[in-house]
Amino acid sequence: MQSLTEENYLKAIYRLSQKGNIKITPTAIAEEISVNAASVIDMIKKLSEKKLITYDKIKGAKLLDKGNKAALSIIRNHRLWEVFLLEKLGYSWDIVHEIAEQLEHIKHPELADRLDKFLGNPQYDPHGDPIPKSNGEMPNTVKTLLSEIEVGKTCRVAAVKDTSPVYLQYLLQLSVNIGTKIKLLEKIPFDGSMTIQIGKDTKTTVSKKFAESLLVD
Amino acid sequence: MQSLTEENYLKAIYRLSQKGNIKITPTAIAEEISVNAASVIDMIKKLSEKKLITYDKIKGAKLLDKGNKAALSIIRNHRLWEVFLLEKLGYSWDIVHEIAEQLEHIKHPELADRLDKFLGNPQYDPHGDPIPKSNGEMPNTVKTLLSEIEVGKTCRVAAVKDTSPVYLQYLLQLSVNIGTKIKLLEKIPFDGSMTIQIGKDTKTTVSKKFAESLLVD
DNA sequence: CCAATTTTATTGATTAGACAAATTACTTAT
DNA sequence: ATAAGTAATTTGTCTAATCAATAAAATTGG
Repeated sequence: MQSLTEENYLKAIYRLSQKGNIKITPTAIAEEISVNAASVIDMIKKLSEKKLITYDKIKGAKLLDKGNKAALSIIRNHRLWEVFLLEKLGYSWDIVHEIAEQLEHIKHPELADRLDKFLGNPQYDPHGDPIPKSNGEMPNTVKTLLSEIEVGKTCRVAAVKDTSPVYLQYLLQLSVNIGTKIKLLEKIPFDGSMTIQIGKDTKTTVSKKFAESLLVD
Repeated sequence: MQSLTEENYLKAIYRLSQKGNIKITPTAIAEEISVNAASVIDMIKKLSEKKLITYDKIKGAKLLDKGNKAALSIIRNHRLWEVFLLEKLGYSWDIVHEIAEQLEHIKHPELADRLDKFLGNPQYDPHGDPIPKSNGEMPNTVKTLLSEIEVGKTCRVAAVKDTSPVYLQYLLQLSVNIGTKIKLLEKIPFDGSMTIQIGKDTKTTVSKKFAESLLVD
């Protein structure tokens, strides 16, 4: 069993490796969870002793099987609770994350599975991220950045890459949700901004930065 | 804002005063939460400084307004989550308590109210205890011990006084739930045991101890 | 009312987690 | 290849929460 703090470190390492980081350094972890680098070194030692991760200066930190399972289980909890908060309690998707940060650490053998069943075995969380299965399997899907879509094509919003409150608020304002259809009308070569059609009628122009933060399929 | 540990001390003081303890001593608290008396003295100092409680050797510990509100809020959370776990996730009532012990500390301004609404504003938790309102009001009801009921009368199970897993398991076995109708058929003067009718057909004999652990109305 | 016991309170040590400052080890650009 | 800069460690300190051992105070039984 891990402490809440240990769990957060494992999650951070998992997230960094998901982001494509080839080498996971103490400073990267420190930045990820807003903590002093010295604390990270301490925790790396502890997690290594517990055989949850390996660490060496050259290869960085890597989750071992036990650590990986723990991280996946926390992420499963997190995403299931997010679905619960959004669908059952009516929270908006820019808020669910912070509450799920707390709920994800609640421990009981059957809890995640019962919650999963209660929610109707959802595949994705409100941000479009896949929910790991109880065996640790991760449903992975091919997603493209909105910025990569060809002019004239229509796509479906699958996930958000940037989950910062400001971005989510902006999406909310534009009525863009997971599942919303978007048609790319025009792409301006000068700055990469584009005119899109959201749903049936709304037309807007969005920046390159916007388009690079939205995953579609 | 209080730490998880502080919250547990406040809750313990609240519970002890509910149990009818006139003077709440450090040792009583220590026993309640299975902790060393020295730790309690330290925490009492801390909570006093924070104006959450008062303490003096003669009068013992008392919750101040702020501390009382905090305790009630935690108990509200606890009982709402218990309802959720039982009704929505299908947990049995001898298990909900331990999970709710963790969930009760989740903090977010609207969470309790949203949960309350989602559950249909329940008045009582699965053990029959009243759920405090968001303003701190506590719906109190007149309840009698099953052992006080007159022979021939029918009553309704309102709450359990003893919430130990063994007792709850026993109740489960007898199909006794909150709301179950019980008719007192016979009372044996010798040892206080009694024959009761549970629901429509089941007849059983239960001990005095059993009857003194069940609240009815 | 005094001795024995129980409570209360103090003190010192411990553990988990964190940070700041100093040191050592790498990189990188010149 | 060396100086300058960045990253990794070490060391010492801090806070929250705990316990064991002890001392002081209060209760209780005879």
